Amino acid sequence: MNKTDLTIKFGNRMRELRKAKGLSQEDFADSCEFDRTYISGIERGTRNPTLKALEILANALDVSIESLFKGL
Amino acid sequence: MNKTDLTIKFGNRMRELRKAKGLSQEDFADSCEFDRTYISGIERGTRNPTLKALEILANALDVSIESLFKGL
DNA sequence: ATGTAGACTGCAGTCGACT
DNA sequence: TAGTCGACTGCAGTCTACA
Repeated sequence: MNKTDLTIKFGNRMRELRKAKGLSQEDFADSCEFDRTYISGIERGTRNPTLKALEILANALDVSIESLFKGL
Repeated sequence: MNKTDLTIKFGNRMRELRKAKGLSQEDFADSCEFDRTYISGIERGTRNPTLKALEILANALDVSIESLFKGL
């Protein structure tokens, strides 16, 4: 828990980008080598990923870290 | 420890931005309400800050999170 | 396919002290 | 002023299981 404005916006952005790639949370989690429940938590804004995690997520989404934050 | 390419580049970027504001690590740490030794670790690439921490750091540097990652 | 809960290990972030 | 160390608490990230 302990959502913030940022974690929620970031989660929404992640979800958009994942769906744009046509992936389920499970498939996306596999491609990141993250746990599925962790991806779920990030998208719902209940998790607070680290810099290294952001890098992995951005890579799996084929975007730069910078563009992960565009419009946030 | 356990530096990565990203944590080092990010640390260098942070240091540039801090110096551009003419702040010591200590003054900057105070303005973020982070510990001075933590800022030191981030700048040297030995720390792995979270999304919420990045937001606080970006705010204290008067830049967007997005621009924190420009050119990384 | 997704959300959530509970339990676990390692590390994020704090603090005091010394160089 | 900045780096580093050691010790601490809380949470990042994993995993199993159920709705």
